[in-house]
Amino acid sequence: MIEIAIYNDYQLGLETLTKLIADIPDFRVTLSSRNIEELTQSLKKRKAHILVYSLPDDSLKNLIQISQLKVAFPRMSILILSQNDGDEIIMKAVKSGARGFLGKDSNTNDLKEAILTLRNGYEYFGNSITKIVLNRYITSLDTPEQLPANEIKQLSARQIEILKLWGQSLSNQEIADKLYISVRTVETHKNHIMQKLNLKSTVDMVKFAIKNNIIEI
Amino acid sequence: MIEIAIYNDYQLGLETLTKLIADIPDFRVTLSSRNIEELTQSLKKRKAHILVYSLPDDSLKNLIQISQLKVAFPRMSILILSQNDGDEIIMKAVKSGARGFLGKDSNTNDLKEAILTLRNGYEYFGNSITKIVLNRYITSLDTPEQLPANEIKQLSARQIEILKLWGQSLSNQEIADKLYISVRTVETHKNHIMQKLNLKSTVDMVKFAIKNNIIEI
DNA sequence: ATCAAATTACGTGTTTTACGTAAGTGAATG
DNA sequence: CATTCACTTACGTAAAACACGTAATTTGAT
Repeated sequence: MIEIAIYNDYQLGLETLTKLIADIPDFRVTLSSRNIEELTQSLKKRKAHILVYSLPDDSLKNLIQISQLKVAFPRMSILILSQNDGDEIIMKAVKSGARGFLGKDSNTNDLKEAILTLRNGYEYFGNSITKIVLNRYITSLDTPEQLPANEIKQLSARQIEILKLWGQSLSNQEIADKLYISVRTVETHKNHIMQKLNLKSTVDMVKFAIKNNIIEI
Repeated sequence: MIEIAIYNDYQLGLETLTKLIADIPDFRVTLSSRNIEELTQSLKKRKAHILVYSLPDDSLKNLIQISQLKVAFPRMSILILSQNDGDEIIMKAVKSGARGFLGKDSNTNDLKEAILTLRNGYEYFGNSITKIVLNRYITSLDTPEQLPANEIKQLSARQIEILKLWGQSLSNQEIADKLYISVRTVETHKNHIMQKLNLKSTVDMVKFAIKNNIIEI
């Protein structure tokens, strides 16, 4: 049984999508929401395996939300549905951490397949899309940066929380007080973050946090 | 006597502009260059009161250069000449630290007046432009951030140098070794930066450096 | 039920930051 | 020419943060 959360800011779209997915065997819709705040809160209580996220036509700021969801719920895969499937939007979706993308020509069967693919730990970007992603990815490899078999590891919610507070210029002591934990624990969290991400200095940690929309510049 | 440096990447433009300004009484052109690197080096040896900077039509990265010149030579006022005088470009020029702007309709008299105005410590943005700047400025005031009569102070070249190295994740000791100074001095420089800019934490210092193109994210 | 990761926390030694003080240099100004 | 002001250099002392190791408990996933 695959547990699925659905986001769509358009009520009718949300309803039809929910019904569609709920009717597929082995798929269970555990959450459907039109509101990101609500979605986030509910996800904290009940995790989902997959988030199906309908991208409104306009929006770019939604991709920031996706980044944030991605860091908050690292084990959840995000599948984006979008009417607009231009190169730009797909690349941005990939960058913000989506693991799948379904363009305007996708059908129900594609949706089902995408969810299953994500559930098995793979990415899903429709056939025509794959080559775009691949091309750009290969291009990006030309840049001679060392990435020594080093996957981008994900932070835990708590780690992100600490990073966020620290990024707002709070001292370790202030963070500790706010979260009712020891200063030593705050330090430990920060140490873990640095180890996990293989960062050399706190400066790098700030940069990481900015790049990943964890703190505001 | 006002000492003026001129930048224009177009040779013919540089020559005519230089000649024009040099012919104005009390104005002395001490430097004219088509190359930013050369300009920066020469300015280190001989400071100018005013830099007249001709903005190429296309360029946005030039505005980054202006930011950098501004921090490197805080006492020098930068006057921008630009064929393109849309809202966008003006606002960016202001943000990058230019103290004056002359659009496509300006004449020689305006140029002279602008230079004199800057020399007296004021800003010069042609009449039609002033209201744009003002409007946006007022809008920005709506954001309830505390700015307690606190002007944005400029860093010295040395301070920027330290900030830049530190922003590349070097430790104080490494910076000290690189610059052949004591660790204590590096610390002092950083303290001065924090005091001058009224920053609460090193996190803020990183943010400042990023915002001002001193370090790369 | 079991195994991995997350959260909590301490010990110890080094580095950085906070804040004050201070000498020497150079540019600006009256 | 004297004065003033910012800049660069540097030290002293105490507090805070960081590096690195260890470890008990809890939570999650399979």
